[in-house]
Amino acid sequence: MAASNILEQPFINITNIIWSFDHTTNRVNILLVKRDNQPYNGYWALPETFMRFQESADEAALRLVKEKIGMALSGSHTEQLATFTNKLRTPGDRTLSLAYMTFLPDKPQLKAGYGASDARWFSMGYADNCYTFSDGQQTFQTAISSTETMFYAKFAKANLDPTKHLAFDHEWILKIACDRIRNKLDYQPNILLVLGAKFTLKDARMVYSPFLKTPVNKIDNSNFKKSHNKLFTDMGTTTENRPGRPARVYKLAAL
Amino acid sequence: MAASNILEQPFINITNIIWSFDHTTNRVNILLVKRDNQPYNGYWALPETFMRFQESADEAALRLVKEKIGMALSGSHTEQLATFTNKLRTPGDRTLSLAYMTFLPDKPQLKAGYGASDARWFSMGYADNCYTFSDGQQTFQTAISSTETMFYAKFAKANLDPTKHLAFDHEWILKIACDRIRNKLDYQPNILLVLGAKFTLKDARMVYSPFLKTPVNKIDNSNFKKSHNKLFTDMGTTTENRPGRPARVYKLAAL
DNA sequence: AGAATAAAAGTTTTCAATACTTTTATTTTT
DNA sequence: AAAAATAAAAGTATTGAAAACTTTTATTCT
Repeated sequence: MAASNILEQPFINITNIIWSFDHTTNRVNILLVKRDNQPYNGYWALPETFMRFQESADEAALRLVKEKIGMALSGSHTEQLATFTNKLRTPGDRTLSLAYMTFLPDKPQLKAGYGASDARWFSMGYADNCYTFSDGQQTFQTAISSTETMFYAKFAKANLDPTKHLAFDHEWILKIACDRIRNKLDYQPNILLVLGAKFTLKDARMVYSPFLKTPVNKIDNSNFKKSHNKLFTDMGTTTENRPGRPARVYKLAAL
Repeated sequence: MAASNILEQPFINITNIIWSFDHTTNRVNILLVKRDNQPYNGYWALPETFMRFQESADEAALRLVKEKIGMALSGSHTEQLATFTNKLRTPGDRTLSLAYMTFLPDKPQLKAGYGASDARWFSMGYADNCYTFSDGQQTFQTAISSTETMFYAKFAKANLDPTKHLAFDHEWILKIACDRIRNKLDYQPNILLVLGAKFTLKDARMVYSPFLKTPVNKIDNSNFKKSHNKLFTDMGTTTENRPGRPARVYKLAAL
């Protein structure tokens, strides 16, 4: 732990994928920021920050959320995704990214940015090979390569168009994030925290839909209920003032 | 990315959980080293190293293997586990651990240590609450706390006995590792790489046994075969010179 | 040759996932 | 106010995989 080791170490930053849900469009969203410094100046990217000595990585991830959204956020949940260390991931100095995911309830308004010229919510969709994220003007997508080696080999050679591609290896990070969420849908669907404290089965199916690459009405409500009754707790209330039979209201069961 | 940021960053090290299999005892093993520097001097620990600027984290993890085992290792496989960043995890300076797992075929002989006074294989067992690792003299176990917060709260207060506890938060890291392996047993059992290129169903069940906390003969061979026939490929050969009906030989199916 | 051993192979039972149908509770329209 | 439309709950039937258990086969040991 001698001081001479310090300079030999790579830089560390925290990347946070911030998820939310728009109740008017019924769409899952992520937050992207437009970079206004080098490298990848002018590119859209996942929010990032350098880690400070006194804070834990989780705290740094939450700091990113506060900078973009402002105010204390009750009901949000942050979890680790993975650490990205590939040598090809940054053009200059080596930088590791500790990636986190935060699930925000509902879809908070965004504040004026810090270190970014713009910040917007991008709503999630899906294609055959990947997931898509669009703000109405531009659409970005997750990496298509299936292995890390394949992704970085292509990535290192490419000269990316900033209107079509995210900065750094963020398309890869986003792919890993979506895959992780999809894998946990059956046993620990933390992504549902974007719905807030309570939700209906329809709400939950709206969130599942893009991850499963299936339209909501193809996800059978009855079967969905049966296969999730250990994970969801019936709150005893129902929705009101909506066409059709009132829907029961659920919350995530405590682990 | 100014130089002033460097000193504000925590230290990074690589921790590697190195798994192997002893074909004479039919037991899964991990490598532990006895530390001979501060902090935790004299404690048994998972192999660790500082990360060098030029290498990727995976390469650093492999360097640890080479230092302990020597020689090039064909058929070994390294994968990322998680990054440990809790503020309470190191007593002095903040140090992050990027944890990896390496699955070595069979059980290589150990070389004289680098930066450790001893290095030994510890064979895996299980108890009600945890997994155990013993070299015949001492037995260590994985953390019993079920959440990170609970673990570090206890850990920060405790004054650990070096004959009963591992250095740092390594009991927690080891718990996360065992849980991860158990969860992947049904769809990506990379842990079977400790058996080498080919194995029988009995071999595979011997590896599964401690993770499932079930004696081998309670894991039904017939059912085991059926539920793994997509994951295993029959190599067409059988074992020889052993009592009983010859066993078919399998390999891991390519993902 | 016969016993012991160990694994493959087969059979039955159970349970959960999936597909599909009916009923119920509300709003909207006439 | 009755009828239609809507949307969700609730129920039923089918399928398939996991688990429990039994039988058969191939080898070594005595």
